[in-house]
Amino acid sequence: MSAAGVRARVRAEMTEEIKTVARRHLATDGANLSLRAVARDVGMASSAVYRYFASRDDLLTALIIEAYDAVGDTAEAAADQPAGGDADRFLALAHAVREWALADPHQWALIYGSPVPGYQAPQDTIGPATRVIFKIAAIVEAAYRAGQIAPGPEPTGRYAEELAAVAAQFGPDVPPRLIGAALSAYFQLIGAISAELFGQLNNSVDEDRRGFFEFQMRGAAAFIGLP
Amino acid sequence: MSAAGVRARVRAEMTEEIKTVARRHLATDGANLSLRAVARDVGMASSAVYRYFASRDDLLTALIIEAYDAVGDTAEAAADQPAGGDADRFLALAHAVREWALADPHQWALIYGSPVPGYQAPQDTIGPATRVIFKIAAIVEAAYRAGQIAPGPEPTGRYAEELAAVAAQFGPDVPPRLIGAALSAYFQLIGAISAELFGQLNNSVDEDRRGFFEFQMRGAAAFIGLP
DNA sequence: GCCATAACGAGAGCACTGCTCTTGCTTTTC
DNA sequence: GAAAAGCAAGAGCAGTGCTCTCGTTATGGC
Repeated sequence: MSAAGVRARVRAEMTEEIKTVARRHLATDGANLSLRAVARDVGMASSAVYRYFASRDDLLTALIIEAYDAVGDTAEAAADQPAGGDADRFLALAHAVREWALADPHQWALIYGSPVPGYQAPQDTIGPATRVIFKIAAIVEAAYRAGQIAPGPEPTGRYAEELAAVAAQFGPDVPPRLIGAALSAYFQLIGAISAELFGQLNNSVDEDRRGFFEFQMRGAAAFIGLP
Repeated sequence: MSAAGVRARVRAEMTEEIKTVARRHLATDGANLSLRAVARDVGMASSAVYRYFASRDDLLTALIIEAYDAVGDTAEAAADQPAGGDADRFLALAHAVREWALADPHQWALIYGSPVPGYQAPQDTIGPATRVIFKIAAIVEAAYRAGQIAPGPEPTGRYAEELAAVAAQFGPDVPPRLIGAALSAYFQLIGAISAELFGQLNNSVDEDRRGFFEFQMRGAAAFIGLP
């Protein structure tokens, strides 16, 4: 009918509805959601879903990309908020990511937990996956350019060269040490949240987990040298 | 027949064989191993396995406990090796744990990855689960008793009180700050290994991951204040 | 406007899963 | 030696991912 085509529009809507229902199932069943159950909720035969997603893994991949983008949005928005210093920007980012994870633990587990067995992340995911670390690196780089970070000893060894290659993406003279520190802070962020979500904190810090998280993230910021 | 009973001995052997085969399947299929496939490999009907493990989750729980004990053994052995300083003991522990994880990623994912959906960790697991962090805390405490750790500002807030309660388990006057730092270092250890294993390091540090891991763990040791 | 083509939804079916129940058999216990 | 308890096997149930076939419906070239 129309230029866009009725079928194309219906297809897009259908795809979106399947993903929405799947996301709802993800929140209750985790990564082992049932494609058949999703199909039942959508109101179509399970075989019809395969017109939209080639396999259950393909459906999960779509959800993974959306999750990466959601956490990326969250992180970038929080970091762009006006804040006192660069350390505060990092802390705001960290708290925002943590709260996003607490609001939907299964979605967090989907992207930062153990990979689904037999699942191989396709190329499409690597772009959105890097948004949080890139934002952290951007904060660090900005602080460095502003002369806020004191110089320190540069690492040596082969990994330092690899860090230098990554650092080159940010500019001609970014010290590899800072990229290493940013990467380390990123992993501390993920590790701290995962530890809390996956129950590693039980029976030690149960009440003020937010406070302990901030304690850890302040350590990470100090490691980078953020003011 | 014998005092122990033939049946009891056969039962113990059978239980062990099922676990051994299951561990082998774990290495290839991950946490979604099939109880039926395990039964086939052992050479018995799937229903017979239920005489030994009440459910598939029960089997996994047994494997989880063994995995916690294995990594606990590894960590303790490495830390008890004679070393230059306390930082070296921590680094030895960290490298040993990392190598254990690299040797059997699925076993690592089983205990430090996202929890299997619907699976609730029973009480039996919390004992073995704490061995690594307790060993780290012991290293920190020993260094503190020996006067090797410089005093620093103590944290405030509710989480500090919770840390103090944990610190009391180690002695009357262990600063909560050190317990917090030890806990943070433990999560950095887990986070760094998980990040490497779950593919977060791809396309940034690919060659000298051991070197970058050491860089991170030196940061953690410095955060504690280990000499 | 017609019509071949492609997309689509539904149903049946395959091989698999965790788990239960029943049915015989063997070991232990009294 | 008999009763009781432990054990292995098979059938069966409800569920899974995925494939194939078969009518139906929208699309694009003529």
